[in-house]
Amino acid sequence: MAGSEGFEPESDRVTRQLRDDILDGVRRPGSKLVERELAAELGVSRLPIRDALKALVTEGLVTPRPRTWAVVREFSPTDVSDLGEVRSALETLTFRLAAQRRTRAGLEKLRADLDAELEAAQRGDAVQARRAAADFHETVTSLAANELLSELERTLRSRMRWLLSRHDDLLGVAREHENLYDAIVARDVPRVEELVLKHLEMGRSAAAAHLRSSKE
Amino acid sequence: MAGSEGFEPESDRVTRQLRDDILDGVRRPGSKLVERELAAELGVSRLPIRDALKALVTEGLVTPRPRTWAVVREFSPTDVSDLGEVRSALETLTFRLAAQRRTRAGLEKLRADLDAELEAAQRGDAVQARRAAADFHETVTSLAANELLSELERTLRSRMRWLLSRHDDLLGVAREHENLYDAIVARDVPRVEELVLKHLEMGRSAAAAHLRSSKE
DNA sequence: ACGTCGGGTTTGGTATACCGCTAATACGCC
DNA sequence: GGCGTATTAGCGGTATACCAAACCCGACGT
Repeated sequence: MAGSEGFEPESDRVTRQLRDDILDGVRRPGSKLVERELAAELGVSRLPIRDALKALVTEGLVTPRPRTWAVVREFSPTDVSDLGEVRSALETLTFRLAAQRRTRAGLEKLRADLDAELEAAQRGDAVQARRAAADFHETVTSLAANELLSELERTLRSRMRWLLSRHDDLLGVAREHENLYDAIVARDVPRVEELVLKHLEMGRSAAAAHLRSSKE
Repeated sequence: MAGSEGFEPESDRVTRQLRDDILDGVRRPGSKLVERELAAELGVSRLPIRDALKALVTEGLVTPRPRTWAVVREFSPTDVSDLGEVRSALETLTFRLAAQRRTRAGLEKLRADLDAELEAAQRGDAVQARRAAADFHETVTSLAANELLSELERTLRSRMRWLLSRHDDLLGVAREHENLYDAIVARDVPRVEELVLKHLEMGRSAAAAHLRSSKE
């Protein structure tokens, strides 16, 4: 299936660039995003920039301010807890469906993601570990075989990456993913749901701690 | 500052027009959406059209086909069941939070929506009943006091409208809403969750019946 | 010192043009 | 006459230029 691609609009490239800049902290929360400036910097016209900014607004990474420049979004503790609540609902469903509908091929892909994450976490490679963790979530979502759920996951992915970037205990996350993987393999739905809730609790407390520390 | 409202981009107007056209069946599933044609029809340039099309794609009403014209989305039974699964997760959360966090003012607004829906349903005014039902859902979501949840509700709203337009038993829906309202007032979380699941089951079977009948 | 006003800036929008790809049509071959 | 192919018309993606409305900020006046 991977094929069929091979074409990428300029606006997608710009979107990715901007998204990575924001998530990597190159563009700090609150900083200005001026269309003409960005167009000059990235060597494109204003149109792809406008498209990209619109996309990032729907991803929740950019705050538009009508009639004037947009800014990189600043996340509040409320935003974090809101995200936690939505994840508790959506991921419970995702993992439950994944456990029920997993295929052999999907499971293999999931195992590969998991191994990559464990390996990177043990090596202390935060960038790779987080990328693998994101892949793990994406693969689980595809296992759930619900197109709408996949769409929602895509729009939440940026916020998830943001959350994960404020997470220190990468090995702990990876181990929880391993437990979830085992439960999915065993089709043990009750255990999956229990683990998801535990997983979310961990993410929540880690992010809270991070926000507290960056405040002072 | 007071009047930060009172301004509406052209693209929003176009989006609304197109969305209503699609939902009302003026533009049939599968029909072409050609940017230049739409621009001429609606008397605007291509840019607002592009913006509107993009918005409708994220709302799931339009299927983009890279490099060529977009088409009005055709919903499949799978799409309906996917939506049902997502709603089961999201609305359970929404109504639970609403029951826990409701305010007096919010409750009054909700009662008003409900009364309007009951009245319209009894009168047999399908258009008004569906509008009121949508308002009811929106108000419940605002009661949940979760900004992200509200965002997701907005993107799912079009699909909900689509689903509701395939629903005949408007009085039944209104009565279920009334039960939900009572449970929210009583902060009876277990009952809310039970009612939400029943509510979803009803929507699901109604839509399924509709798809079957339109098939033959 | 503080409030107000105005100019520079930025966005949202329109018009126009061009390129590369898509798809529909017409042609030619069998 | 039917079918596969080549040509062509059409469409989306992007670039450039320009305008109006609204915002930001600093300068000015009180």
